[in-house]
Amino acid sequence: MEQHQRPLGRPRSEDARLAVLRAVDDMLVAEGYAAMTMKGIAERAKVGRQTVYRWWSSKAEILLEASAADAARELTVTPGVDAESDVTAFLTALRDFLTRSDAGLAYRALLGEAQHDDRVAELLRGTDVLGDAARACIAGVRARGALAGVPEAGADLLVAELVGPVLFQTLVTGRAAEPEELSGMARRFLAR
Amino acid sequence: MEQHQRPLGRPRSEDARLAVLRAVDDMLVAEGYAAMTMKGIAERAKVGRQTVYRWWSSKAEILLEASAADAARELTVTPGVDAESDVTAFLTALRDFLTRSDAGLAYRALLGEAQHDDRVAELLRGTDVLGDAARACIAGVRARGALAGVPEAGADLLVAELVGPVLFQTLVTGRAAEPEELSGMARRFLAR
Amino acid sequence: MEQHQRPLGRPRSEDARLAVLRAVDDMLVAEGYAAMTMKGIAERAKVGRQTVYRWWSSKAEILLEASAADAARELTVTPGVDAESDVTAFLTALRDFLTRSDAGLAYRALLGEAQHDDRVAELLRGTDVLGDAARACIAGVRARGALAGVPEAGADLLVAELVGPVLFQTLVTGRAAEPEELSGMARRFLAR
Amino acid sequence: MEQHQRPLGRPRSEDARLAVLRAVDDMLVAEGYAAMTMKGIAERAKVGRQTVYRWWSSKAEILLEASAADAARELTVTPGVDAESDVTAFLTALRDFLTRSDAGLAYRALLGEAQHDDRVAELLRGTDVLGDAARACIAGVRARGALAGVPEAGADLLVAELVGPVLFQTLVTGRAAEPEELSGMARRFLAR
DNA sequence: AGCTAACCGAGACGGTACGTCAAGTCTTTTC
DNA sequence: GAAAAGACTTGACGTACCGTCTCGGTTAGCT
Repeated sequence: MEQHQRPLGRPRSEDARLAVLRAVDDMLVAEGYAAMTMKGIAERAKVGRQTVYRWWSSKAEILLEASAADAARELTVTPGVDAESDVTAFLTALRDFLTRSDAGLAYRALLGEAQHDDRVAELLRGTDVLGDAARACIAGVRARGALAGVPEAGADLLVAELVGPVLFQTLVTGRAAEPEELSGMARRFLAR
Repeated sequence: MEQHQRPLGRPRSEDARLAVLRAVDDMLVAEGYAAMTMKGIAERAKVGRQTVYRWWSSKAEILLEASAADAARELTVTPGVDAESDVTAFLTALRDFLTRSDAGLAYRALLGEAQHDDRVAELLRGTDVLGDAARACIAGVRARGALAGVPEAGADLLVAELVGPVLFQTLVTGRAAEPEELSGMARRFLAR
Repeated sequence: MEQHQRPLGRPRSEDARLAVLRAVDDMLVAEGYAAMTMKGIAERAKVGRQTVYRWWSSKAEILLEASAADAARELTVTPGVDAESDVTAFLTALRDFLTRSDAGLAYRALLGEAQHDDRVAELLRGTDVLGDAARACIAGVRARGALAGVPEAGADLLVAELVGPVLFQTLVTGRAAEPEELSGMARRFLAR
Repeated sequence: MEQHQRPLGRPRSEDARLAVLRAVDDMLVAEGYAAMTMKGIAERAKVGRQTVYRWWSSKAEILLEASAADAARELTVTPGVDAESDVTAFLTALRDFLTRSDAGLAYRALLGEAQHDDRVAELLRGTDVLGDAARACIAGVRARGALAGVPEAGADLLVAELVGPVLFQTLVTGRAAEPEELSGMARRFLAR
């Protein structure tokens, strides 16, 4: 007996989907988030307007889908010689992500939008890119024996103290941290 | 001979100015930043649309003028018994500002807008509410003898490490920090 | 050698055809001509959209097929006692058709559409419901000896003078003629 | 005490109004009623879309305003030698209006639309171009002593019998009446 | 007292994006 | 190969806000 794997009707066009994601990526870099419009995305992707609305309900949703994978990849660091170098590597990746990467630009735009649109805030909460990456980093250094005296319970607090300073520098002062600042943060983070 | 202190013509109406600022304050709380429009502000303030555009070039500018004073006031803490309690008090004020205050809601909206609008970013950089308040707090505890071994040069880094964690919690996780978390942050901040 | 009387493949579904015609009839009465759409017809008939397009090229065409038979039947009058009563009966049937009948509603919609769509005008000219019925009526009274002095040549003019007044009342003033008005028209028509 | 003759705010632009009316006139002849859209009108008139919607709620409304004056003028006939020539002149004007004039094209489009849009029907009823002109013609011949035996009460019926035949020829058969047909109609109309 | 300048409110102006809807076509599976 | 399902492109719909302009009218300092 055969299984009905496919639903009835014409299947969703992968071409259209990719064209939209690519268009959003391009437009964000080329024109900025504010200048991006649903209409413009559809036109740039050479896709019907309805097709965009059928699959995504806002430009934030498209942008998240377009950048989430890149973001996660860019924030994954391969273990190095010791815990401190691992944390420093993570903070460096975080700085680069937030200040230089296209995916990071998208993330900042989304985080910004989340501050005055609850739907975007909720959307962003569902895919906690920064938190997940930070937790992975912390788990890594714990596996090396670092942070031995720190209870598992306050994980969220740890994440905040690890990520917060670099985030502040990016969002508020717009300045990229220097390498020695990052290694200092890493050292103090592990010395708690 | 008398000086022309006043420009020619009808002077600016203080009534109109206050009506606009009040309208913006009200609307931010009542309807949110995204739903606020220049047209709506003018109508709510019972003021001509041109009058708004004459004095402010964007809703961000109005919002900044409407909330900057409140923000600075809410982030000023009176010295307590020791350095740690001062820092804890500052962090508590910061948390309340960001999560509970109307002025803080305005600040978050502006910080959000700054992520995808360079003009707002520049505007916000001109009045570094959070940084100024943090620097004042740090100067206070330095006057008490704390942070003795830390050079003045890295002031920006100090500010980032002081403010960053609470900022991360607010912007990214949307969670208000617990008192014990705040005192822990203060203790570790002074222990560097 | 075998004869293929039937074309290859799945035969046209009579069910689908009737479902569409019925749907159009229902929708015209329920929602009006303007609110009727090809999409809506297909959905109401529970028929694929392409199936509708395969067999009819416009909603006017469907409507004509759905109402032509009814229209012709409603405008056929059985002979009565004399010529004048026949003409009066025809005018009464015409009035009822135009102002009360569903088929008449369809005819008015089509006639309206024909005023700003040449394709519909042509379509309608191919099936001159009103003219045919009027000609039949005139032939009937001629068989009775009436209109003896009127040449056959001006048949179109006769039709216009017979049908025109009631048509004007319906289309322009939207008022249904009174019985005494109709018999007056019939009397004057035969008195020429 | 001063009178406020003008309403507050910027006054309506007569240029914009005329540009829209002219655009509608042009488009009707050039492209036909069905192809006319609110968007197209605004673009052709080089006027904002909102400006069109601010003053008219449908293309029917614009078209009526654009053609009503022309229509009334074209249907006004100057008295001639006798009643019959007056009626013939009116019927000739009516035929020309319905089959040749731009204003008549507009009227036919509106009358058509009225058959499947009640709002247009009501609109058209408010300005009964054909009826008014016919009543004027009838009043004229009455002043000459014609139609002496016909009571004033059935004025609507008279109008229907006068206008109906030509209307039928135009709307249904799409044929323009011959001069001898028109004079025949006039003769029979007065012979009642 | 009159003049000039810049303000005030109201609201129309040309634009443009919004999100929805229908048109007509195309692609896939099912009958 | 027709039928049904449903995604596709196109483009009009009516609404809202954008920033500008054009009114009548007001409020000051300066002749």
